[in-house]
Amino acid sequence: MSDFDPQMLKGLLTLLLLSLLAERDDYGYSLVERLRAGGLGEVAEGTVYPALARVERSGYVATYHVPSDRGPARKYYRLSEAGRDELHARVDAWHRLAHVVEHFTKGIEL
Amino acid sequence: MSDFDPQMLKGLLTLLLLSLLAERDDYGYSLVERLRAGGLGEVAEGTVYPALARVERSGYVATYHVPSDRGPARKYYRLSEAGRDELHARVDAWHRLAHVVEHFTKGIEL
DNA sequence: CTAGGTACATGGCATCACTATGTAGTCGTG
DNA sequence: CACGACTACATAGTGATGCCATGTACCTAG
Repeated sequence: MSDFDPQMLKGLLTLLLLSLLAERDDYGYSLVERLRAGGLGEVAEGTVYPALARVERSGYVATYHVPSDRGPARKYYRLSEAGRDELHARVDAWHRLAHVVEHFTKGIEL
Repeated sequence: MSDFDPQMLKGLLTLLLLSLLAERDDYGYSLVERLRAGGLGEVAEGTVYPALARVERSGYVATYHVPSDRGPARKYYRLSEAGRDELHARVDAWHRLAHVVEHFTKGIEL
């Protein structure tokens, strides 16, 4: 249903992943499903896995493996202190950006 | 002051430019100043001019030149019908996206 | 004549989402 | 047992777009 301009999503995916991980530890495949259920269109796995690799390289998450009885082992991600800081910074940046966009777009629908 | 993650801006610049042009016809250099005054950080001219070239190629604007007594001739942009439609579509997409992000970020404890 | 503001434009770079593809474990059904 | 479907992770190549640096040119002030 709701399918967005891919360019509008840039940078936001990291914010959304960190938000989901702030709620609870989770693994990639499950995060994809949560993103889709949350109203983000057809998020591809090929988008999410590299994004998770980036946040891991940045030190925003730690990882651990848990075997599954429904398939291969799951790679869980846990938000680190640095990740929590980054999340708050990005939420703040998002709100500031949203206000700016609101400022520019208010009053156009006359 | 407010400097944003360049990635978060992706795709939004077109929306902001169309919004400004919905208010009134304007030229590139002036649009850069209006964006800066509106709270968007240090937007580079090298970002805005290619963006304007894109919206022109897409048929969202028509252009005309007006001589200036303070410098070279100004290239004015006027929103077309297609541009107005595109603007409304992008504003709508933005609101839907903002709603989704809000959904994912609400409930983040401090 | 030089400096600085005005005004437009381009080229190379980096980031990041998308598509397509590959690997592999588990389960239900024929 | 073979097969397809679902689960689960990962990478390579491509494209869109914002950023920086740079170039051109006009005008006014000192």
